[in-house]
Amino acid sequence: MGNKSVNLKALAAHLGLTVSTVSRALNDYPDISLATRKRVKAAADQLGYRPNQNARRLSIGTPETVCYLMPRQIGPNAQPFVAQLLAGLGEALNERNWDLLVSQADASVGDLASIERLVKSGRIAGLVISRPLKNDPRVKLMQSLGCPFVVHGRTEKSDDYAWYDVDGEDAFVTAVNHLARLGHRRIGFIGAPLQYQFAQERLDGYVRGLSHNGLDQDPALIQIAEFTDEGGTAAAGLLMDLDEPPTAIVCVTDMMALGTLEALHSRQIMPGRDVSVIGYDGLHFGKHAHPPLTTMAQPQAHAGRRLGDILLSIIDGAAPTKFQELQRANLVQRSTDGPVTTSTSTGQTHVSEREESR
Amino acid sequence: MGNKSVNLKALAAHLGLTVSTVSRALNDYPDISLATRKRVKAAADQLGYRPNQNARRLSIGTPETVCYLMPRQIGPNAQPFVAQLLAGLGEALNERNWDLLVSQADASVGDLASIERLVKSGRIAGLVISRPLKNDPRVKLMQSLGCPFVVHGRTEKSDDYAWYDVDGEDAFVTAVNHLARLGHRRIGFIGAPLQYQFAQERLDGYVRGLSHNGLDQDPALIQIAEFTDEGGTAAAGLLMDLDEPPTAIVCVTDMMALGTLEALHSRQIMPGRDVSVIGYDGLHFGKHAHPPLTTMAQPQAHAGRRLGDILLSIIDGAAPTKFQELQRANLVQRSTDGPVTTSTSTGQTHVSEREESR
DNA sequence: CTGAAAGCGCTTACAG
DNA sequence: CTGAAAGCGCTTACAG
Repeated sequence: MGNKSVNLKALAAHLGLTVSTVSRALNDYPDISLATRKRVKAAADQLGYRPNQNARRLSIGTPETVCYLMPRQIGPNAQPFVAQLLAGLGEALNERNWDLLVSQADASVGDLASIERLVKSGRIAGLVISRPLKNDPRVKLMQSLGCPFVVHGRTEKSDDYAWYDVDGEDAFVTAVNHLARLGHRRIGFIGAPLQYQFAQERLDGYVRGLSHNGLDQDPALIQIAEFTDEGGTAAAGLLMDLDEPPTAIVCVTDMMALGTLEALHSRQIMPGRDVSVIGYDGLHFGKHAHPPLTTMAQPQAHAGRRLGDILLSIIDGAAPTKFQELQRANLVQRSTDGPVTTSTSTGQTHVSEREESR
Repeated sequence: MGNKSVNLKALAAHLGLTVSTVSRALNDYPDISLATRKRVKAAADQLGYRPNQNARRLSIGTPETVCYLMPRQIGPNAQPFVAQLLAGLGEALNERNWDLLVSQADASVGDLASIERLVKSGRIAGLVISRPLKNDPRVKLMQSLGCPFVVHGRTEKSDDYAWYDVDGEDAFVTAVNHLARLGHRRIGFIGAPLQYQFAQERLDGYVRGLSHNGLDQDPALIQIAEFTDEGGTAAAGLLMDLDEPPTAIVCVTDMMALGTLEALHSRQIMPGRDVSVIGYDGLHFGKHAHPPLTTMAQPQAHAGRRLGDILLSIIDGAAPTKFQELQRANLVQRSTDGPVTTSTSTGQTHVSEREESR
């Protein structure tokens, strides 16, 4: 049945009414008699009428659509959050029957041009930006375009727009504190390129954590790499090849931490016993690492939902600066953190009790 | 600058032309003089004019939008593919300047009603359905609606629509063959609920693999559970608690396989030495499992791109049945497969050479 | 309580 | 080569 789906005109004709009346009946205008309202709705249901949204939105003057800007892909399966985030966003939007558009910068056009086109073409009422740079031109662009947006994360100067973020600096202070309490004094840092604000924040936290614990900061202990497992492996390799390698390593993401575990294993170093490793993200997969990865877990379950609600509020007219929400990450101790060992035995290792369990 | 973005009328006025002429100039109608075409485009660029897409699409009669139906969320980070898939889809759509909508069934409305509303409201020109059931009502619905769609996966009877899938049956024959060659004769199967077609296919492959290798089929060796790591752990527990436990286990997903590794570890059984485990998916994370997970890897990198291209072709008028593409998964040997061991020593285990490397 | 009309911002035959 | 007009399918003041 290739029904060219019924439109208002057809429905009105069917009812012997005018489109104007039918439209108002469907939209529950009180000036339409209850009787006809019912009759119209029944007929609409029966004929399977659905208002054409393009037409409706053109008429009411809002696209009723919000866009999520995909972070650039870095390696395979590098975006474990995206699905969950979209689910949360969609949940918020579903409540109003709004649509969720997903966009990635068209390679041939560029990030900014893509965004500008998107908003100028009237397709979206708001935008979610993720993984911002320290100084992210997308933020300024959106501001100059006067289009509502919310950032998942923050930029360096984050006082004049809406964002939802996890306190990475605090998290790394916590991680370093934890390691210091375990006796570690040489703690390495594996970071991501510092144009990303999250990378800078976490580095700041690391540095603050060191000084808070009276530990010297050794530039050699700071390694920056791409935030993939391979990046982590490479960085950890450099760290462990130092004359005085660290006894503990904090990593800016769980993926990098997994890569770090690789580097340690290939050197016959047992993570959590010989060298401690703490990641960041709280990826579910970390449970299955070898050994299970200790990590600073961010409360990601509700990020999408919250971002959606914030964005809708701003679209409704709320001041963006009302929405600057900082969550805390918390230490999830699995098995890659442990007390510092005095003997630097990097020889043949045995499986410890601990490692076997969980 | 809160420019109420310029529209055609404004642009036309600015140029001293009529909207009709300006529109045709922008769309490169040959009957407009090259000179004015240039002049119009220059002005459009300068004023930052972008045609309102809602209006344009209403006029040209197509939403120029395609929708990806999110699979229902199963546990945290359970959808590692989604991001990559969306990226591929977006790439295909970007080439035509089409939009990608993401939709999840509105809980309060239901899957089918959500879809029906979506297509009847003229918002989408095509749909991507993923993870279909054996007998998936969404397929029939889309057919009766006469709306182009492509399925990522297949249903039981898959001859009359377009799909892109990986041959799960073949993959499990391969996995069983591999294990049989290693000497295993009691091979367990950890599957997902059989209303999912992928679950049935992989079970079929397992059964075929057994008979192909002259192995008896023991119902006790088949365990069905939710396809999460916890599901895998539970199922593997049941398997290993059998009087005659299997010496090898194939799992319908990598997540279940990771859960299986947990179950083995908690019983002091070393995967790959005492009991072999083969997963399915080829998740990147499997490399970091303990030990690294052997798996049937599906070539997922281009799925999204391919699905997008197929869907666009169908929208362009191609016959859906022209697009029924079956890919092969291939065995990625990491460290959880190994020859069957005679001694069923489930006591204290040592780290084998193998397990330490990679 | 219902209808006739204008408008949202485009595109596209149809004239001239 | 350009303009005037109708139409895409809705919504919403404005009459009556």
